[in-house]
Amino acid sequence: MFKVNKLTDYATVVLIDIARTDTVRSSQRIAERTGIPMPTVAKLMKSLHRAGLVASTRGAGGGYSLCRPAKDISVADVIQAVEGPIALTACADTSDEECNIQKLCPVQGKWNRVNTAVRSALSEVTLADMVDEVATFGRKTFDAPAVVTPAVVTSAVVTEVR
Amino acid sequence: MFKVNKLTDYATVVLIDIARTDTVRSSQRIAERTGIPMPTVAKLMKSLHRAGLVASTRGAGGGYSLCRPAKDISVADVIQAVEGPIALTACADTSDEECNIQKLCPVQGKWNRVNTAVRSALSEVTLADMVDEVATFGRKTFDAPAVVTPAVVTSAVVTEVR
DNA sequence: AGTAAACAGGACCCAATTAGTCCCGATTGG
DNA sequence: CCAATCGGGACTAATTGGGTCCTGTTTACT
Repeated sequence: MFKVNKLTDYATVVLIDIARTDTVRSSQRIAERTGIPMPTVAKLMKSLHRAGLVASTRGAGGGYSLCRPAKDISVADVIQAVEGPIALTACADTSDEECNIQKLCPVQGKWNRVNTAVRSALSEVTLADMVDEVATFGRKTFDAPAVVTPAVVTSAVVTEVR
Repeated sequence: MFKVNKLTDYATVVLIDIARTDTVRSSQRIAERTGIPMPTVAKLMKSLHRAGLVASTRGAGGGYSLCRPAKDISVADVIQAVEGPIALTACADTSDEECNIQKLCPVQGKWNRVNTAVRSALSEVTLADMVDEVATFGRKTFDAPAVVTPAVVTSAVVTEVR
């Protein structure tokens, strides 16, 4: 199966949730809202922060917020933040790995075209697009916070009820 | 790192090699030509056969050959043959996995757009394109068969010397 | 027929990657 | 000062993927 990390999936969930109500919120809060385990959220947010997608405020009352408007954050950005450079094979141009037989590898360079195509495809969809879809998806309200076990969560944002 | 399997990389190498001289060849022979370990080649070819990318002939003198012209085999085909359906997240439409919270997952369906974009990007490059590039790459000849350890091979086709 | 070459399918193991947890130090607001 | 919160990184557990092997079937050739 050709797929993104589970963490990347989580990342979109978190970011979309933040984008919907643009306020500062703590990892703790994010964990509660999304159902993703708190330590995992913390780890995730560090990656997103290092990649410059979210801004962080330390200390009591601190937390995270989007660094740029949602329309300026693409799926490619998110993937790169969590998984590193998008390079379909080890010997592609943006890869930091090194192909040991580069001099004699006839396929070398050919994947770059594919990489570029994929990268641009992933750059075309932004968080804003996803937020839009979410907004029109038909919001649901729950009596109790919908608690889902981590293993089960794939892309869940628990709609705010408080 | 967002990347394809090593097996998928191998697959392109093998298929490109077959495409270059369109004749039937055994797993054994393919292994020799590419430097990929024989058992791995065997496994790989089974996948490619099951996916309908190569035709197989059993018995002595048997082997594999392309099922369709190289220009009709895309990178997407190869990836799908080796890794299964291209579905970036578990809950995407072509996925056989099931998203347990589909009813309340607001992101659901949104990745499909991304999936489609990626899929079409991957469909645009065919084996024929890659073969062309290989042909003009500047063929090299070696005195001895270039033996590369499996761990090192990323995308190698050993140019025929016999 | 008999034998050897080759594919088909699947079980299995080991290594590599990824997911997830935890700890400790730094920062900041009350 | 204390509590809340981020930052970095070490560590463990779980999952996946790469690779091997075995057993059966098909086919060519003698």
